[in-house]
Order: sequence, then structure tokens, then C-alpha cells
Amino acid sequence: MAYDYAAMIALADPTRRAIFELVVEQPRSVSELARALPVSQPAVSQHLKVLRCARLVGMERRGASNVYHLDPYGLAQMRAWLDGMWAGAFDSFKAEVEKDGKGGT
Amino acid sequence: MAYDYAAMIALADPTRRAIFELVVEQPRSVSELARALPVSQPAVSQHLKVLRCARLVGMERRGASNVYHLDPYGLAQMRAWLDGMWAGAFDSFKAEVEKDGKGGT
DNA sequence: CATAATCATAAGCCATAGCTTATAATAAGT
DNA sequence: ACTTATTATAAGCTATGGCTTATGATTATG
Repeated sequence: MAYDYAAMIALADPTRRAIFELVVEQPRSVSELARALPVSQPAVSQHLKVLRCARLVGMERRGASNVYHLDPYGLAQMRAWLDGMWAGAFDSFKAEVEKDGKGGT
Repeated sequence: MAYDYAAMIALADPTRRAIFELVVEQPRSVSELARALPVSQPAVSQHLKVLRCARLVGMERRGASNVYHLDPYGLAQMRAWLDGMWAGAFDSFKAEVEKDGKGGT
């Protein structure tokens, strides 16, 4: 179950980050987001699609509005990847130190 | 001291991720990396520049070779951002629950 | 000193990502 | 039923990002 980096790719775009942070603050509809940002509504919808595929946000219909909310899954996945990478990095570092350390003080 | 997302942007590219993971595994020279990857040496150098600006990797001259190694700073920064986002998300979630909860069971 | 090896930068090419306008679909209000 | 509001998708434009080849600088090697 290799990590597909979708969340990271999604958050690499500044507009998408802005959208995401607004949604994290509180659930918001598409028009709300579009009004709060310097881009068109279709642009927002396109970005929301990417965020949704990365499971960073989820949707809920509310009348004619689509209210987007945070989906913790994407961040959790990302955190898991980071932790794994961190552990691996630490192991490498330790191995490196041990190798160099044989001639040490 | 706002997070500038440089690490996230850097890791959004698949080639750069491959380079980064090789470097995490163990320190490697540019030519080593170029030989291990299906891209040219200049491409590798360009990617390493981005990774270095994001403080994901560091460099050390070793004769005519430039040996790149992991720099924990970038990952640490990213983890800090993630933790902050996580906490914020959790607060929002809590606030949301409390607001809805007033009419509960 | 001459040759080979290693690397970073420059210049140019091209696919892609993000934006726009236009439009169709659904829901609410009158 | 008609109009208004909300949203997703389609089509097209353009800037940008990643790749290439070419080249100059630095270092080891003979």
C-alpha cells in the first residue's frame, strides 16, 4: 500500500492551499470559497476535485449548495508517510554514525 | 515565520521524490544519482537545487564529487506544519460538534 | 601539462497545470 | 412554470516546469 503522494501534490498549489485552509477553518460552500478567493468559481470547483481525490476534503449537499469539509484521512496518510520517512532517515543516520564512529574518540 | 511549503512543492515531483528517497537511503554523489535514474545529469542537478532550497538535502564536496545527504530540517518543518494543521483541524471539529451538540440526545 | 571525470548553469523545447468563458444540470423561491 | 442561485464540466488559452543538449569550471590522474 504505497503512498501515492496525492495529498502532497494537491497541497503544492497555492490556490489549493488557500482553499484547503479555508475549509479547515470551517466547512464552506463552493460559492463562499469562490467569493473569498481571487479566482473564478469553476477554478475553485476544479481545485476541490483534486483535494477530494486526495481525500483532504469531503462534500455534503445542502440544498443547492455543496458544502465542503475537512477529511482527516489525507492528512493522516501524509503524516504516516512522513513518520515512516523520518524513521528511515534516522536509521540511515544511525548507520552512518556507527560506520564513521569506529575510529572515533 | 509562516511556512513556505518549499518542501511540499519539492516533493510534488516524482523524479525529485526518487532522488530524495535515494539520498535518504544513503548519501550519494550526483553522478551516482544520475546513473540510478532515467534522466540526464543536468536534470538531477536541477532537482537537487530545488531540494536543497527546500532544505531537504545538504551537500558536501568530496574531491571532484558533490555528495548529497539528507537534511532533516525540511522534513521537520513539514512535520511542524502538519501538526499545526492537525491541531487546527481538531479544534474546528470540536467547535463544530459543540455547536451541533446543543440539541442532542 | 594534458586528459578524463564530475558537476552546475544556460538556452531552448514541449507537455502539462491552472485559469478563463460558456454551458448544462439541479434546487430554491415567486 | 419561470426566474434565480449554485455547481460541475467542457473547451481553449497561456505560463510554467521539467527535460534535453551544449558548455564552462573544477578536480583528479597520467
